[in-house]
Amino acid sequence: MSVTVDDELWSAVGDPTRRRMLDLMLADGFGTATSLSDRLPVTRQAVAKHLGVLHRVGLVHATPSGRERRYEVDEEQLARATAQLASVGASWDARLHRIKRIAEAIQRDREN
Amino acid sequence: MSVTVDDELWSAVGDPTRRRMLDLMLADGFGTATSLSDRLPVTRQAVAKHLGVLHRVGLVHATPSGRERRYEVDEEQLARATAQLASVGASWDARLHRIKRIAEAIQRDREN
DNA sequence: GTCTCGCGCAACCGATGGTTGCGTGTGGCG
DNA sequence: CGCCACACGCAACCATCGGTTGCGCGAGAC
Repeated sequence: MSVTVDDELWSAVGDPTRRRMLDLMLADGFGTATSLSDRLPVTRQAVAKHLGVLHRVGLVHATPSGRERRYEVDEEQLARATAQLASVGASWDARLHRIKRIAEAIQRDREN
Repeated sequence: MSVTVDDELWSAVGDPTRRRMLDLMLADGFGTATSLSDRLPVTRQAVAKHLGVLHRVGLVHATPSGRERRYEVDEEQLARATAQLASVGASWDARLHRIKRIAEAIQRDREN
């Protein structure tokens, strides 16, 4: 119970745009504000703000390279985030054993 | 990739207060706006709004009982939510195999 | 029959995700 | 060498959202 989740980390990962940014950075290895905004339906400035919060919670770290700032995912911190996701899911599973089977069925279902 | 996550469901579960409300309702079987607000650091109206969004995405359903409205968790819908959490975590894990080991270590670590 | 409890509606406030607009420095290149 | 363009940061502004206070109302308890 009480789940003891780091709300900051969770809410950082909670935003759909930030999740897609993390996806892109993981796929490409790194990302800049403009490169990410090219592949997202938001402006560079919006991406820059998101990079700011991701950086503040430590999910990414930046390295200036020439006139651009390259951001890449901090693997360990992301691992902590995924651990928290799993933890919350597990806590709910524990409460309702029935859920577990349904969740697994859905999981298997949407496995691509 | 592209994760195809239902952003509405995710963001419904993304709010810390709503997560605690789900916890409480799971623990007690049901909850009303006032009963939940008694055990949370927010007002009844805030809780009522949250119950509204949870109801809108189908995570809870309400049954009027006398002068109070009892809300209880829709197990199947919550199972879908947890499945999505697991799905996103899995997608990130898949990208960085290194993460998996670290995540498991943390998971084991905070197992209570 | 009245009083109280639980609820819904409305106005308001601060934070946040998003936008546009502008100024600036660095790098490529004629 | 000098200039242009690109990537960035800063600032103002807007809508939405989580939260609050304040109100009125209807159903239950006494």
